[in-house]
Amino acid sequence: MTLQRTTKQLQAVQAAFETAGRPLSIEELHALAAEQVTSLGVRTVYRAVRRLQELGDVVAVSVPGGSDRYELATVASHHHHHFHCTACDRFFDIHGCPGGLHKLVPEGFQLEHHELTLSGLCDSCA
Amino acid sequence: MTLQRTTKQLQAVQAAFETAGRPLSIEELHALAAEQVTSLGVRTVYRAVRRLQELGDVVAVSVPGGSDRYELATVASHHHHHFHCTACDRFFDIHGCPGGLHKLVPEGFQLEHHELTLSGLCDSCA
DNA sequence: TAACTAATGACAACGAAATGTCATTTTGTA
DNA sequence: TACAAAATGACATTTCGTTGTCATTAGTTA
Repeated sequence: MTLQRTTKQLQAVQAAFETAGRPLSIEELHALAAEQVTSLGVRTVYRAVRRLQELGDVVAVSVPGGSDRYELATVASHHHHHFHCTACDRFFDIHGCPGGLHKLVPEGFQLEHHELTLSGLCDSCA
Repeated sequence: MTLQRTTKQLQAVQAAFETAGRPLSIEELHALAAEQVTSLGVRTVYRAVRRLQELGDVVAVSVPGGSDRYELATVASHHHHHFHCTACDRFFDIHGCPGGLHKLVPEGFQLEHHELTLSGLCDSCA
């Protein structure tokens, strides 16, 4: 597992991340990458994502009430949030942050992270 | 299913909500209510929560990367958010809201709801 | 108190997401 | 080009949260 080989499948998954430009689920990755590599197995998508995570290229995003999404580490390194379209179930990147969250934290609590998820309809569904 | 009977089990679950004052998982409800009613089955907790939901007393809360939590409808009716302690995995209510989220929404998107989850250490774990 | 039946709780079973397995394919190297 | 092994993909299996089932228990009413 130390060595890595460049396969069509891995490249297709990488390309899906690049072209989508938004957090993707395994299912979405499978559908997108399958356009490049027919007969792509879901198992392979899981492995590709795992490998990209170990390489530090991709990070997981936990979302409320749904399976994990994955996004490029370059995107994730910039602090941002997400918009969830309730119609098509896709997630989009939101740039910016309301800020001033320290004021909301109760006495004695230590704030480390925060996660904001806007929801509604995306431009395609609106 | 139309009629309802007042049972120790249902009352214990209700009491758990009242005394906890924070969103609870099924597991937490089970543990808390079991202090009142020994040999309480998890199945019964699921049914009690379901019934309280149908009565409009309790609502479900989806959280990132975890099973649902439940909280009193009286609490949920006031707009609020949550703090997640990464050490004890408990959720707490946060009163207040950063606001100004409309400015973050991309052109053409329709904002309907939002959900903010602060995370870090609670006062007990800090 | 007796009787009716809702409610309980132990167990099985489900659905979804994720992982294990392994024969086969494919990549990189000699 | 041929070989060794990494990678694939089909399938089985696990895990977790939740629900179905049903004999038994325990509220409620007469």
